[in-house]
Amino acid sequence: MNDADDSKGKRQPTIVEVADRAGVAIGTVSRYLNGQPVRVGNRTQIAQAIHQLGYRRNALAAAMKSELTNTVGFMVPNISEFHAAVLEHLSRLMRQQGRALLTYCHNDDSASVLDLLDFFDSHRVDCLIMDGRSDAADRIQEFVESGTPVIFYDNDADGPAADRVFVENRAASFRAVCHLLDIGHTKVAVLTGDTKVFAGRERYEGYRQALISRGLEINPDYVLDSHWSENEAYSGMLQLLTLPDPPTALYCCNYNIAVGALRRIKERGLKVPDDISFISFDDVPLFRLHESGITAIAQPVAKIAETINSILMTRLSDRSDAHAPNTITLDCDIILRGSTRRYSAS
Amino acid sequence: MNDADDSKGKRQPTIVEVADRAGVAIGTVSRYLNGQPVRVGNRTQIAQAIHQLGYRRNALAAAMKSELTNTVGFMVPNISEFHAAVLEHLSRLMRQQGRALLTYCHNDDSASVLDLLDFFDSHRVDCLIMDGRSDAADRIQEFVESGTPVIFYDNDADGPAADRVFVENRAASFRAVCHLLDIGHTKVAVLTGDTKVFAGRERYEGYRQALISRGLEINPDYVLDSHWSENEAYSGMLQLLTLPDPPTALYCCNYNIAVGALRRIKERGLKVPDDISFISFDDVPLFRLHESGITAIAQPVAKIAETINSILMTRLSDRSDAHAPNTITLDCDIILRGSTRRYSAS
DNA sequence: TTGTACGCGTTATCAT
DNA sequence: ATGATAACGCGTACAA
Repeated sequence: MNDADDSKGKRQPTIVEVADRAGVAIGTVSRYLNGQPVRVGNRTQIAQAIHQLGYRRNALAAAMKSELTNTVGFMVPNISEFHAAVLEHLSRLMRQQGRALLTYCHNDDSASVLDLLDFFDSHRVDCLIMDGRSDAADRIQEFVESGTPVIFYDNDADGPAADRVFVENRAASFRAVCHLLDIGHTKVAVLTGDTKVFAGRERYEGYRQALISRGLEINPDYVLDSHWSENEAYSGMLQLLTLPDPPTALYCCNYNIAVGALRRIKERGLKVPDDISFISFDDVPLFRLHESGITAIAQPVAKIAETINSILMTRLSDRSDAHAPNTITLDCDIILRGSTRRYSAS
Repeated sequence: MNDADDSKGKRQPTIVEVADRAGVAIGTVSRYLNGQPVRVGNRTQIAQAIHQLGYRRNALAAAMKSELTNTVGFMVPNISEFHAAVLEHLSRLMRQQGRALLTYCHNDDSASVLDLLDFFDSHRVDCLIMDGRSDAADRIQEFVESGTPVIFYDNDADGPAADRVFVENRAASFRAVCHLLDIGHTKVAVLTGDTKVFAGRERYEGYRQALISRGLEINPDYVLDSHWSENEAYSGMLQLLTLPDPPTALYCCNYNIAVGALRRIKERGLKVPDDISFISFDDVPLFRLHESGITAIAQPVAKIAETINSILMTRLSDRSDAHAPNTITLDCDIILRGSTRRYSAS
């Protein structure tokens, strides 16, 4: 009761108090804060006042005035190795530019996606970064139309006039499967991601084209949609292994699927690559160590984040220029390890 | 020039426009938005106006008035499997309660930590969630004193009056190492995390006490500080293996360290558990599949996130009650797999 | 260059 | 229950 702070949390000092203490007008302080010229005498007075008061600009109040809030919405289906890595890079880039990054995951639940869009809208984000998805296309398009740039990555979806940053899903898959064919396999199976969405479809297409380019037929028994799910891959793998004529090589369309497949392979007492050759999309540190190493397709996560950031900066710097959306496709590396083995028909 | 929107991004409708269209005062709309009683006739008018205009409340403007911004700062050293999992849970909990989660990682860089604290301060976060660290103790204490609750997790640090959510680092390590001793090992090495910080120290202490409880001496050759680093663990492992009397069992104090150690083990052509028994802190999906499986200590990530959230809600709901900080310590599971093997001295 | 005064979109306090 | 109006903290014309 004897102190100045009435409430528990003592109020933070405002620009007015800084101005008072420095003996200048608030306008002067504001211009000081924004790096505009201020008489050198006042400069030091203000700096001192800010320091003594522990003043820190209220970003919310500032955002209300200027057109930009310096806030970015980031939405991912989950925080897997891949999205986590993108987030790590992105968060660094955003911080360096003084932008707030609002991060959430929607677990592929449409209601959550819509909730989040409302939420981001409420917070007046300057930009929206997310995996492309069709279950909220109209709502996303509203963002674009109201001047909030949207950037899709990882997965595409028709509709919104968003910028897009992807990897060469199809070409990388093509190269990976060609490698299996090159070393003598003809019975190559694939556990695909959800083929109803872009990334899943493209990765499967790479597989298909590889086989076709070698004059091989697609055997439907060898193509199983495991919807990016570890458990479905685990079941699917059982189907593959109990086929009358089981495959000698397997291509897994992401990390989850690879884990499910490996679980089953191990459970059945089979060996990679002796009993089956194995390639996975997505690379993780342990793949290097797994038995003789798992050959994998590595996505350029750092470059993905940088590309997203650079698009964001372009869109935000010249907002009048509503040029058509870009689609940028980045290259992947195929890391050759010991999970594939030459196959000679006996 | 022929349209209403002068700028590119058309301004979002405000509460004033909603009030106009509904034919009521803004106060009424505000109370409608906040769930306070409104005459049923106006209710529908307002609902309709909001719908037609596509109005969405400006969270920033609202935050400027009310004491709370409904914004939470979240800071982690990196987005490893562990922190990613916590983030995934936390982001869901925050969203359900309409809170914005500002996520960043500081990469253990003190300057970044201070930057981020300023940043969060600027954004007037209601609460700060981070790994405990001593390199910004004074600054963190300022948050607490100005009424912003701070919650430490994963790692502790002296100083700030923050709430704390940890796992039983020491006890879990103790149990893990006891397991190694129980199955006959006496030459048990440890690759520790940074023993200058709480988590690293505690995990080492568990190791130490386990040995002491069995009347064994601590062999300094068997204790290497790898500072949570994969590469240091990789080097350290070489030291251990080239010792005149190398250890027969190894305890790794986190996932990174385990990866580094496994790299070296593999490179030297050794086998787990035949040549060396192996236990790691932190569990990841691939540990289950790695050869005969890696025995690991699993942190209760979901419970960690829930506990953090519940503390946050308590602190925020009754802000007047500045009761002393809590420290909550959660149990870990030890997942027994095939990476440990009975040792009989020959 | 500096000071004044207004507006940003809300919420809260009054009367009514 | 409702309407008018004063804040909240900052940026920015505009006038000095």
